[in-house]
Amino acid sequence: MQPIVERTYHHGDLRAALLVAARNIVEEQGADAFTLRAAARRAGVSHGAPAHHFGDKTGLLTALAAQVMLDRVEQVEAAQRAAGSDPLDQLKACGMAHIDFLISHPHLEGLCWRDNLINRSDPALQAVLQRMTAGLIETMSAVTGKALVPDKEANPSTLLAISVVHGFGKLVNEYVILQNVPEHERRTRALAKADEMLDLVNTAFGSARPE
Amino acid sequence: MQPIVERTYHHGDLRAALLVAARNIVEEQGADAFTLRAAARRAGVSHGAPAHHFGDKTGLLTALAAQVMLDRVEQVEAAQRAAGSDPLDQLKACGMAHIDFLISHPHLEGLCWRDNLINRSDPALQAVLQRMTAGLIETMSAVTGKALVPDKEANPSTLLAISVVHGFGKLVNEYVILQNVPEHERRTRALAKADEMLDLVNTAFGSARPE
DNA sequence: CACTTATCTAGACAGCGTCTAGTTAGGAGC
DNA sequence: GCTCCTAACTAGACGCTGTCTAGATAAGTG
Repeated sequence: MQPIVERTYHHGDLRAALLVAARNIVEEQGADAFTLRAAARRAGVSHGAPAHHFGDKTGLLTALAAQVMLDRVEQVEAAQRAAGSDPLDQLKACGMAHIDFLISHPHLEGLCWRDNLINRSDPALQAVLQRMTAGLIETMSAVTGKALVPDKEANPSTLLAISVVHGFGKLVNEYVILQNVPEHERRTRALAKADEMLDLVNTAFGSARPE
Repeated sequence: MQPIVERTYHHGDLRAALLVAARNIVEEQGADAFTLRAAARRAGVSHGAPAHHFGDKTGLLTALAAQVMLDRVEQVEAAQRAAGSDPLDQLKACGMAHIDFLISHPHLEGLCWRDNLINRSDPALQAVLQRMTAGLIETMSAVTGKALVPDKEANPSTLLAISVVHGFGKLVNEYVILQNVPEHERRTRALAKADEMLDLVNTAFGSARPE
């Protein structure tokens, strides 16, 4: 954990270094195990240094959460582009991409909903969330054949879609399901289960489809 | 927060008093805000007293989590008994009861899946979880018309059912949905949304039903 | 070169969980 | 009623935490 290169009094890019340190700590040990002082130690600076760049612990973790959510939305959008033109195929591709991200980064994902650790009303975070919501509404509009509006209350189909994805991710990450599966097999097994499950969900959407 | 009655050196029922204190703190301020010392203060004892009854912080919160899960499973079972004989009706009643409990006690529910705060392998906790699983398997067997086995890997229908319920509860409790609804209306609005959503899920199960 | 300003250090503080030594009192055996 | 054992509880200490300060350092600007 010692800094590799000799450090001058001024670090040079401490902000980025602290974000990397924080990401590693959270990824390895979970959001609860994260401490500002440990992050500072990893970056090779004193325990008070992070305050200048992030204000406080919440500030640093909020910046990390925004990074994570951006990674997530980009992966999901890429998966959707790679899917065919059929709305149900696209919806499933999105769902699988979300689930893959969630179970591949359990601790980072967990951080993003912890009101005690991050500032959910942070502009950068809000922007990413809105981008994710907009994409979902667009996809669901194609699936249901209705022009859904983001502002209006979510319709049952949309709620079902996000509940299934969010819930399945949590169940895997909280070890409610697949507890006894060896760690190196868990992702594959979980994705296989998710695949079956999302097909079942699509039957509910498909039967209600316009055409 | 001062003890109401004069206290003798020996409390008399400190174990129960600490569990009540812990429940109140977690319910009001969330699991992260809980401290052993605050619980001890509420019970009117010194900060070291809880150790004698629960060992450490994890021990106390684990005992609380077991209480909470027991409350939950009893409420769900009662709702299922009150439902009719139709398997799909029973399944929906279970789902609604779970969701009602989750959104009515957001912080207590959150505690039950926090590996850093509780000991998930605690026997009392395991027993309640197994009771919940057994009930679910039984209900789903009636719905799908197949004799499902608890030990075997969960089938898509069961995974869908628990993912939807678990996920919807988290989305409400994490304020991902219904953010702007006044607090006193949230439960009613959430239950209305859940009702629609579970009907949609039941169409997926219903179309795959044997008869 | 002088001066401003961003960056970082180091020490302090209260609160935390846990440990340990010591104090109190309830209850069993006589 | 007395003794003794032991469960229950107190009080102080330790290292850790996040945050707050005052001060040291160096980079940049005119």
